[in-house]
Amino acid sequence: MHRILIIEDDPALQRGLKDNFIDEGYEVEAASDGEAGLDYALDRGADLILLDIMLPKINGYEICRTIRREGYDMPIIMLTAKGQESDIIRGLEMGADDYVTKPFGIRELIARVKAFLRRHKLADTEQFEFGNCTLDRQSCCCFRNGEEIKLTSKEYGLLEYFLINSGKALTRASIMNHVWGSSIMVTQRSVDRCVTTLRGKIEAEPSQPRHIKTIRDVGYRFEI
Amino acid sequence: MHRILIIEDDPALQRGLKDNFIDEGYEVEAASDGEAGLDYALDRGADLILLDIMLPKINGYEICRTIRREGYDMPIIMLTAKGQESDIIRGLEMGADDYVTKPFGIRELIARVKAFLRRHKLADTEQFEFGNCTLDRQSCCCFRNGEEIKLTSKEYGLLEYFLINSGKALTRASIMNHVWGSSIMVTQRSVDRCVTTLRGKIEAEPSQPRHIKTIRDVGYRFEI
DNA sequence: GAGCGATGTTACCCCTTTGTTACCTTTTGC
DNA sequence: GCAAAAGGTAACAAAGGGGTAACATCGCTC
Repeated sequence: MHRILIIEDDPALQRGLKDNFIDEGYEVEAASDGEAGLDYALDRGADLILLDIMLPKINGYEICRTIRREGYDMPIIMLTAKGQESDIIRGLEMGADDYVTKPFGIRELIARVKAFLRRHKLADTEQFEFGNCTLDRQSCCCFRNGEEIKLTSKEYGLLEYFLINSGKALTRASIMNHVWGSSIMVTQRSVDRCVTTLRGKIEAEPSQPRHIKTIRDVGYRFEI
Repeated sequence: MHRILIIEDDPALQRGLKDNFIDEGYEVEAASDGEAGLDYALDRGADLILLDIMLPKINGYEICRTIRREGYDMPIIMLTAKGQESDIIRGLEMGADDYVTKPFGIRELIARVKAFLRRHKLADTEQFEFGNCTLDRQSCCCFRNGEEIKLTSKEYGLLEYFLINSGKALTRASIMNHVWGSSIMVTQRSVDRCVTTLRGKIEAEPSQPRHIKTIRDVGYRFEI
């Protein structure tokens, strides 16, 4: 049973969200201002947070940043009033995972929440297998035909992100955000470079990669 | 072409809504009581539903709940008589996506409908099918009879735009704006050229295209 | 503080993509 | 039936995306 925390000050909206997610079988907690919401999150955690930006006492950005700074990594979906680019970017910078602009469809929101929880669960998987390789997340080791391949920490993070999102087209920006962290700015070419070295270690023929495919003008896609 | 179902018992209002949405280019069906409306929705579906709450035979809440229980996820916008908090909450609880309180501006309602349809389509459609081809938007891949067709990024963008707007006549100008971006200036012949190469990849007989039809003096139309 | 490994940046090169031009075919208007 | 315009498409040219080697920098260990 997943626990969802809703931080939203509009009573009608809060109520509607709460009821809908309870109907979907989730355990739901709700807070009506930033302070209460942040306290709850830091105190008892949650599996996912729905976070309004405009909130009394502490705004959504601040909450998001604080939660991340304290080391929590649950998915955070921001509820923004308008599709204002700058709001969205700022939210993502602060560590939010997704945003939904009001008015939004409750079905759409539920679908996104499900997707995040599914993926986050996948993020708990202990071992991934692909080709003749294994990634063991307990020991942070990668094996190929039973022999260990030495990966640097960035290579490991990149491979892990690829495996969690295998089959999906991933932009360099999203790779950067998830592997390098949204606060750190690196060139997109750094991603390329890291991909090259990773290919050199896990691909049989790095020049004709079987797993890490390039999608021109987009980024990369990992195929198991 | 989107199909909108209007369930509203006030004849004048129903008529007004119907005319307005037809003018906007939608296909519109209307029902005057809850039973007829629900039957229609479950029987033939719709892309979006405008739903009055106070209705003869079956009320709006009940309709909404039944539609969701049957697994339909089209956007439902409730038309509530007053901005009564409790009505709104109840509507959202039952799975409505948005509500508009009477009296409302028709422009505002049309805008919301458009926003919902756009987002619903974009957010929900992960896969498009046409002929014996599939476009998978998660992986940015196109398949034909299960085999991958390699599309360049422009071809992919063009095909995606065609699919989102299938059945509509699209001018070269609008194709350019959406696929190339409004900032970049290219010759209209570039669109033609891209269409040709795309036809070569997805059409069985590129010289007698089944999907990408030319409309002389206008542009192109995609037929699924 | 020297040495070393990891990682970011830059630069260079290759190759695909893509815009343009030109020529040909088809359609349209007279 | 002919001229003019629209669209198909082959050919060429130019741009630029991405692989990757080389270099710079940072942080750690001894």
